[in-house]
Amino acid sequence: MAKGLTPQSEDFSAWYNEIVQQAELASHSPVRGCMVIRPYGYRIWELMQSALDDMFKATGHQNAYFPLFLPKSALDREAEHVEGFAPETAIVTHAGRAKLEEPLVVRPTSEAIIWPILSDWIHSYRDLPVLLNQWANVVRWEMRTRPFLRTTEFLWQEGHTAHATTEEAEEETRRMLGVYRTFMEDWMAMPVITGLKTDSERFAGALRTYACEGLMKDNKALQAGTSHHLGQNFARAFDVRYQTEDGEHVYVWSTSWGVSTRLVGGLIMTHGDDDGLILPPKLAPHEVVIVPIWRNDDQRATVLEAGERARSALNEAGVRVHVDDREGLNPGSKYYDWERRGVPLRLEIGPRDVESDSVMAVRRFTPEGADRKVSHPMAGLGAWIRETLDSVQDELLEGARRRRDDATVRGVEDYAEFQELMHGSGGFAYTGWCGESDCEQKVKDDTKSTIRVIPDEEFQSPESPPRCLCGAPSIGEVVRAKAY
RNA sequence: CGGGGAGUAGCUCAGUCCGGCAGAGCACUGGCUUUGGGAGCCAGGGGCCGCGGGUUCAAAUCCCGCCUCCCCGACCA
Repeated sequence: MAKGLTPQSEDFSAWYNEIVQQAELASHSPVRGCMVIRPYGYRIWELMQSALDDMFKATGHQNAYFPLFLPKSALDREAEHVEGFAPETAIVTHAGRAKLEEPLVVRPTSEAIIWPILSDWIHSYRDLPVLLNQWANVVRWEMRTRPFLRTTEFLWQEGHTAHATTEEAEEETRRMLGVYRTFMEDWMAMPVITGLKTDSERFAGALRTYACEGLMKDNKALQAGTSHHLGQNFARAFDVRYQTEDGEHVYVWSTSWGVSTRLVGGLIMTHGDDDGLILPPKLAPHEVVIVPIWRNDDQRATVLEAGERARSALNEAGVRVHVDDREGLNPGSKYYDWERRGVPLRLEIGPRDVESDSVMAVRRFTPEGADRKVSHPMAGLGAWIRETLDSVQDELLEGARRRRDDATVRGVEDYAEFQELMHGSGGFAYTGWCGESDCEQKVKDDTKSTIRVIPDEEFQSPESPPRCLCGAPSIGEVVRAKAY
């Protein structure tokens, strides 16, 4: 068991890599850019999946599964789509020793397999809307990879929907963006800015792309989820038409939206500190770990018995709890161990606690002014712990929001000031924009920062700068940052 | 895909320059003693030295090719 982590302030990337390894979230595989998601990391993903899946069901979606392989000709159907994805696709050319008649593309996303099939399912306005989701793996052969944040193969969900009108499709696109935002805030305790992507950052084949952008602890932005209004682009490419009440044949309007295992990386970099991972209770494999403390066999028996009572009280209160009764490790080692793994709350139960029929509760994350360590009677433990975990969940979001806001500068107009900001502390900078992609590109070349989003109304500043960084009149406010 | 660094036990690394028995700390197994913030002693187990080829009596060490990881750029969720 290794001891210290590299401090975030010294080398954030090293800190990130070490935490992934030491908290046993993932490890490398023999194939470039691919990772093994270890049980502890996978459990976090499962908790994410379960919350999201419930939300998708609650908004009327059904799960389905479409194949891993796309005929290459299908990917080629939508011009912009193929242009965007061709450079990063893996292609299967052989089956055993025999060369395939037509190469197969391993899906980088599933539009090209879903739409040909939906064109058979959709005939009438009565068939609409179609609201589908699938949980799947996809492959994108990226140049540079990092565990969770960008891997060659990753796990995600992709929603695919078909609608009769552009208004309905737009509404769906926005609805799912809102679902993502709710999930990120209420489950991950990760505040995000939502908004529209510029054309240069738009999904290949989409009319419009919306995104949720979080700000990590190193002040770089993370695109955490995207929702696309695909217009009729895929309907045209794959001839997906329905008959209206008037008997006309018209193309459907479609959407797609997705989040991936990248979220786990976002979770790590939103809350983690120099002692390790910090998990919000709602996504923690163990919300509570009980560490029994004893000096002799008599104490061992009574302490473990008390631990068992605490465990079953918490179970009944719906808390995910684990008793660390490993022999031969002293309590201090166990504390460090679970702190590194981000467990929100630790209960220490020793002879003194048994004596007073109480437990010692220690928080992993303590906001200013709160007590890190508190003794609580065994009576009423379940309800108190549930309450404490709920407030930890809220405090994490609050803390992350304050950090994000502290790293946000609004009303930046002066280009020199902006460059200084991006080369220095980083963070979100709200500026004007002239709307020109040449200007967007120049700022990117100069500063490595990009326009993250054209923010939704509630994230906009009271007053938007009248001028773009280039000096030209601004057509609206944008949020810029360096990004993952 | 370019530039730089690295790959030796599960982890962190020494050994490589100058070829000659495969090493340390932590982790792991067994025993005893410990246990309220990273325990101690004793005894053990664990290696295709990234992979393949070459040079040599002899290769972790020298040469060639490839793979993987990390950092920096161009591409992206």
